[in-house]
Amino acid sequence: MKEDRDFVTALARGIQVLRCFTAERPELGTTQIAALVGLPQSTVWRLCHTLTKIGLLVPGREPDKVRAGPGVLTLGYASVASAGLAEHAYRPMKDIADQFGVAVSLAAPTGTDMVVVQRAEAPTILRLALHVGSSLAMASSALGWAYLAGLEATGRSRTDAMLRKALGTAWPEAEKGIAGARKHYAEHGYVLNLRHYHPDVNAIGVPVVSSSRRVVMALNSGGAVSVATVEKLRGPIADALKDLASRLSGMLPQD
Amino acid sequence: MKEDRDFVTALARGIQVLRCFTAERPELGTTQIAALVGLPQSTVWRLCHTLTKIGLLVPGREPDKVRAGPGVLTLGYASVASAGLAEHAYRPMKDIADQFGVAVSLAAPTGTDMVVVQRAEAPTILRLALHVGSSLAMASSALGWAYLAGLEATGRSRTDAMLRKALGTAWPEAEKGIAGARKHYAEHGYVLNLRHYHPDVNAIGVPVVSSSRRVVMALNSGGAVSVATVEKLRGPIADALKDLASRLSGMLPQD
DNA sequence: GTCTTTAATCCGCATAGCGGATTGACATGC
DNA sequence: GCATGTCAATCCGCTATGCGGATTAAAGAC
Repeated sequence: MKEDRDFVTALARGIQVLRCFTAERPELGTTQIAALVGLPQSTVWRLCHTLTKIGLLVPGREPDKVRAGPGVLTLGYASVASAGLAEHAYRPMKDIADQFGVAVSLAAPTGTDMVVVQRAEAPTILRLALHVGSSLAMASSALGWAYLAGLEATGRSRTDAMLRKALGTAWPEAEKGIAGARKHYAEHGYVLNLRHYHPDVNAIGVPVVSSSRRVVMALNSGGAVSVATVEKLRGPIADALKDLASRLSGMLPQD
Repeated sequence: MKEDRDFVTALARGIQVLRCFTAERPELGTTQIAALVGLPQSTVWRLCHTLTKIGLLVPGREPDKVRAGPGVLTLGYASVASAGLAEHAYRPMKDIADQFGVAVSLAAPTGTDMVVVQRAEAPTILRLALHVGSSLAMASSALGWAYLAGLEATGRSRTDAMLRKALGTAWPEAEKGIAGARKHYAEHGYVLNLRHYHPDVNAIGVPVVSSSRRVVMALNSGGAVSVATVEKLRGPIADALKDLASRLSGMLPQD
C-alpha cells in the first residue's frame, strides 16, 4: 500500500488485538475484537489462535471467548523495572496518599496517553479505578498536563503536533486546557485539574524531569472533590509532591 | 514445518523479541536480540522497527539500542488485574508479610512458569528481587510446587508432560522435588521449599483452588532463612496462608 | 422446527515478510 | 592515516506466508 516495506503488519495487528483487553472488557470473542480493530473475523481468529498458542491469551470463562493471561504481566515488567524508579517511589507516594487521604500516581508517556507506572492510594470509600498499567489521556488529565508542562521546547512542539493530529477537531479545545496548565505551571510549579478530567475529581500534577531535561515523567495526586480540596492541593500536597518530584529527578537516568 | 497453517509466525516472533527485555538486560541491540531468539539480524531489525513504530519499544540510552517502553504495561495488564483477586488479596497478604517479616506472593501459571500477580513484603533488609510480573520456574519453586500439588488428576498429568518435555534431562531430578512436595501437601496441606530454590531462602506454599477445582493459583510466603525459620513457616505462617487461600478460593471465578 | 449469531475451517491468490548480502556509521588499534 | 571490527540500517529477489471471502459447525433464541 504505502512505503515502509519494513513494517511487519501481522505483528502490529496482533498487538492491536492484545490492546483490546481491558478491565472493562476482560473477555472477548473474535467477532467483537474484529469490530474493535476493524479487521476481518477470520484474520482476528488466526491472531488469537497464535496468541493463545504462545500463552498470552487463555480461554475465557464463557466458551469461545478469550482473555489476557498472566503471561502478559511478564512482558510489561521489564520496562518498569528498568526505570527502577517505580519501586523507590512507592514508599513516599504511599506516605503522601495516607497523610492526605488521596491517591498518588507516577506515570510515563506513551503516544498520546500517560501510563500509570506506580500508584499508591489511601483507603477511602470513593476511588478512581486506576491501576498500574492504566492509561489516561495526555491532553486532559493532570498527569498529562504536568508532563506537557515539563517538556523542553523541542519535545513540546513535537508532542503538540502529535496531539493535534490525534485529536483532530478536539484539539483547539484541548489546547486551551494545556496552555492554561502550562501558564499555571510557570507561575506555581504545578498544574491543577479541577473537575475537568472527571466532574467529581480534583487533582494536582507535577512533572518529574531528569537533570538533562531529556526524560520526563509525571506525578499526580487527587481524589473526590470533597477530600481533595483546592486548599489542600495547593498547599501541603503541592509541597509534598514537588519535594518528591525533585527527589525522583535525581534518580532518573542521567543523560 | 507445515502443520497449523493458522499460526501467524510474524506475530509470535515479535512477542519473542519483546520477551528478551528483562530487568537484567533492559536495553538491547538488534544483533543481541537476534542471538537470543535465533533469527537473522535483518528480520529482528524489522520486528523492532515495527514495535518501535507502534510505541512498544523506545530508543534506549545508548544509540542504536532499544528498550521496552511503558506502553508494554498497558497490554492487557488491566484485564489480568480484573480477575479482581489480586486487588482484594493485597491487604491480607500485607498483614501476613508484616506480622512475620516475610514476603507473600500470589501467582498464576503460564507455561512452565509461575507469574507473580500480587506481592506484599515486609520492610526487611534482605529481599528477593521479585515483583508483580516476575516469573519463577514451576518445577523448583514453592509457588510452583503448591500449584502442582493443587491440580486435579487430569491437569496434573498434562502439566507433568509439559514439564517433562521442557526440562529434558533435568526432569528426573525436578520430579523428585515435585513428588516430595505433593506427598508433603497431602499430609500437611502445604508445601515447603527449604533452601532449595535459593540456598539462603526458605518458603512455604499453598494452592488456591476454585470450588470446581478448575482454576488453580498459588500463594507463598518466604524470606531469608534466619527470618523465615522452619518453625515459623510450619506453624503460624502455614495457618495464616491456608486461611487466606481458602478465603481467596471463594473469590475465584465459579465454574 | 427455523432463524441468528459467532467460532472454526477452508483455500486460492497476492504480497507481505523473509533473510542473505551490502552499505554506512562509528569505534579501536597499529 | 589505513586497516579491522562491530553492528545498525538498507536493499531486493523469491516464495512461503498470511490474507480474507466464503463456508461449515455449533450453540442458543424463540
